[in-house]
Amino acid sequence: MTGPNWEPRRLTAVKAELPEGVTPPGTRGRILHAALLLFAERGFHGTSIRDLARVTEINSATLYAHYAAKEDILAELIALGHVELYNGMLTALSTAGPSARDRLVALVRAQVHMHADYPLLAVVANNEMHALSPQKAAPALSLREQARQLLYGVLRDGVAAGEFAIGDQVLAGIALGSIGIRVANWFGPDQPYTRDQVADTFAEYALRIVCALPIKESS
Amino acid sequence: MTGPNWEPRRLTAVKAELPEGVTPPGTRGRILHAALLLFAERGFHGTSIRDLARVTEINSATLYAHYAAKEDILAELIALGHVELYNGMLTALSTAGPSARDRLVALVRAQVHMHADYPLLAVVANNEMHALSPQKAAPALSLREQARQLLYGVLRDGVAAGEFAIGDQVLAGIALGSIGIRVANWFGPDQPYTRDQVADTFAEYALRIVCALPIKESS
Amino acid sequence: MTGPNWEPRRLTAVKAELPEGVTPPGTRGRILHAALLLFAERGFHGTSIRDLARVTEINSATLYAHYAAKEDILAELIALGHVELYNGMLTALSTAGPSARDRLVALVRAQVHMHADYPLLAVVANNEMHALSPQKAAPALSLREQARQLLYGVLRDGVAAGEFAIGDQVLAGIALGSIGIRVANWFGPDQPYTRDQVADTFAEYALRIVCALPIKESS
Amino acid sequence: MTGPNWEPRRLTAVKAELPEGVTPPGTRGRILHAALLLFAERGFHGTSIRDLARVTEINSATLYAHYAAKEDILAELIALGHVELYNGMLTALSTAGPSARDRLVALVRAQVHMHADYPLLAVVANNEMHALSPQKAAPALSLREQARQLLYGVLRDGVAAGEFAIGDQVLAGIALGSIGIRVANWFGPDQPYTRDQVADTFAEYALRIVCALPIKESS
DNA sequence: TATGAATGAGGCTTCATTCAT
DNA sequence: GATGAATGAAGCCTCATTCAT
Repeated sequence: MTGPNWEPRRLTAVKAELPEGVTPPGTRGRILHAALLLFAERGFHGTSIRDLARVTEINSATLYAHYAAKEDILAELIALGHVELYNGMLTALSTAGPSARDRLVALVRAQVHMHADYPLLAVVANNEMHALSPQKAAPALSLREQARQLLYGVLRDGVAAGEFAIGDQVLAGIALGSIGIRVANWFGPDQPYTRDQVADTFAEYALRIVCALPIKESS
Repeated sequence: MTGPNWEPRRLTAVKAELPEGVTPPGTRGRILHAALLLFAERGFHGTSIRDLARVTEINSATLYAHYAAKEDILAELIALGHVELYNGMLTALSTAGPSARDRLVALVRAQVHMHADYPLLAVVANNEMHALSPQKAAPALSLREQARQLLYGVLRDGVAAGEFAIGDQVLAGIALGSIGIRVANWFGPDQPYTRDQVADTFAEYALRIVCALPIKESS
Repeated sequence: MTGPNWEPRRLTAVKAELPEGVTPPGTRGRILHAALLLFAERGFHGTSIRDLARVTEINSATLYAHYAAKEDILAELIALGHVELYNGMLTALSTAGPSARDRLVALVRAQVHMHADYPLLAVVANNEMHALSPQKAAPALSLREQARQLLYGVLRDGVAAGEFAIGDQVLAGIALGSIGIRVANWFGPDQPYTRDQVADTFAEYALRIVCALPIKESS
Repeated sequence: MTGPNWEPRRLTAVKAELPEGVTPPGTRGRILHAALLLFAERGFHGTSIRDLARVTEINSATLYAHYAAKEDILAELIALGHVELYNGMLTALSTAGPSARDRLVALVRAQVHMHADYPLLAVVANNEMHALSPQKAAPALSLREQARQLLYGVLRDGVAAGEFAIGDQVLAGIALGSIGIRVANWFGPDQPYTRDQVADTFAEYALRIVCALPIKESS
């Protein structure tokens, strides 16, 4: 895996690869950053410890002064990604209006924002989970489930309150999640949209999917 | 990569892994089948030539009597997947009514069917492209682009004919594609839906996204 | 060993690679011919059974209908080369004058001719002997020793007859042999000499080395 | 290539295999030493990386901490051999008398000495060049050409000065070189000659070949 | 004769990891 | 912290050879 990779999974040119405040200081942070780039581009098994060391500009043995194993770097990234998404959703809900409609919009926008702001992190978190042992994957899987419950809670409330008209809440939730999760695979600075334009548009689609009546000032 | 994989990417229990009529006869077909299972579960770089040989129940050297390189097995799978999707979309269009609405429904249903019927193939085709050299990836990328054009052609026609009301056709197309592509990641025999129920529901969502007026008896 | 070899040991463009009448008929002969080219260029261990098959334009398994093992092809070539040299020397002696001087000239010329006419064969016979098992090498080694004795016999006679003035017959024999054996490494159609010009010149050198008085009509 | 080799190319029992001062320290030097022995005996393609590791008494992976590829070990040996020969010739010339005769003797003696002192190195440098890529072979080929020019310069001068009487300088140079280069193939501690006896004798032959008048007390 | 498929052994090289310095 | 050297295992692939057809 020394050579260049062929078809980039993700545009490497994204401004901020990791959320603010979560990057470890010093060498450990640079390792994590290199792993983010490489795991997103080539996958965990397509990236060697020496690839990581080369990008980080350290000796490969030095990696082990910061991480016990290659797997632990991936685990940290995947945890980071899931935390970021879940926290973003929580924050969005906390400032959203009380209606199911407002909360749904907040959740969709939060998901879009996370995937548009940290696409590499999202790609790694979504595609490389299978390379983690069950123990190392557990925290992320738990957050993933909690995030899912946030969405389904809103759907349930919206249906109960008569705000939404959907036959199958499970399929609706899947469709909504699918739209958001794929943002990481296509959005980038080369696109003629801002993150908010995408978020607004996809929130609108979400409302249509759940048949929320476009009362007045929908985005 | 001898041990079991941790977090399954895909439920292995799917009935028909490869489309009818495309599996090569004999050992070559068995190799392709093993590769489909393993690449879907562990990824290309997470699957060794010996893993493939073990599952195929042949000597690893025998692989090279049928494929020139490990990469070629992946290339064949990815080509197969893209052909299947594109042909499915073409067939669907050929039997659909002339309205943009009917054609959109046909395309969405075709995409759902392909991803529901051959989830392993879809996962490999979507997630492992980066492991192919540009040359080997080219045919599939070409088909992918052609399939995209089918969808955008329908969207364009629908907007022009006043059947659809969407502000941004590109974002609409992405959203529609996202819903369909993710089917491969969650649908399976363990789900309480038939493929047609999913196809119908997602076609309905598609119509809502493009604001097609629910004229009469839409699904 | 599929790729091209780098620095050709020998110009491949030599007219007749194998002595007349010794090439086996049919496929066996074509295999032998291919082995001659490839063993000379890349060495025995640098040439694979499939390289041989490719050049011969047969399936590699077909080789075993003609030779029991790769080593046997080499053994045949090496035997051929040694027979050719030894026979050439015998024939030369049989038509040479009775003097040691004449016989020395005949031997040197014969050695030059063989190495100039069949350089590939000579290179293989000289450089690849180490790849043969002792049993398979024995016939050639025996001929080599007999050829050596022909030369040393002439040297001995010349010294005894007062025709030659050399301190150490062994070193003189080695020097004479060295000049001849290296012909295979440099002579070719690209050289501005005929085989006879080289033979004449080197025969002259030989006479000088053994201090044969240039009586009258030396070349 | 695990078993013993059949017909030894070279007697392994030579005292000093590599010139003083050029062996790298530590493991790298031991690898180089092992490669010298094995490449001389079995050839580059007849020696496996595991053979090298076994003789060096290291793990085969450790080789790659010291050399990037098997080919690089050969390249270093071949470079070393050509440097040694060329330097020996330069040194010999620098201490030789000004006459062409003295300089020719110096060159021949230097060539004999190098091939007698480091026969393994000479065998590798002469016989295994074909296994190097053009790039890796270039430095040695350049030195080889420079060494050739040293000899032809002396021949030219000797002819111009009337010291030598040779019809064709090219053939004379080839003959002289042939005698020296073959020393590596037969000289060894089992021979009843010292290196200087061989050098003196072959220098004498050289003078005869170029028809240098044996003025006074030539060796 | 000829071949496609098969195989056990081994080719060169890289893997993730450890350890003495 | 950092590193060069070391290692056992494994990476992909080719080896010479066999065999049923």
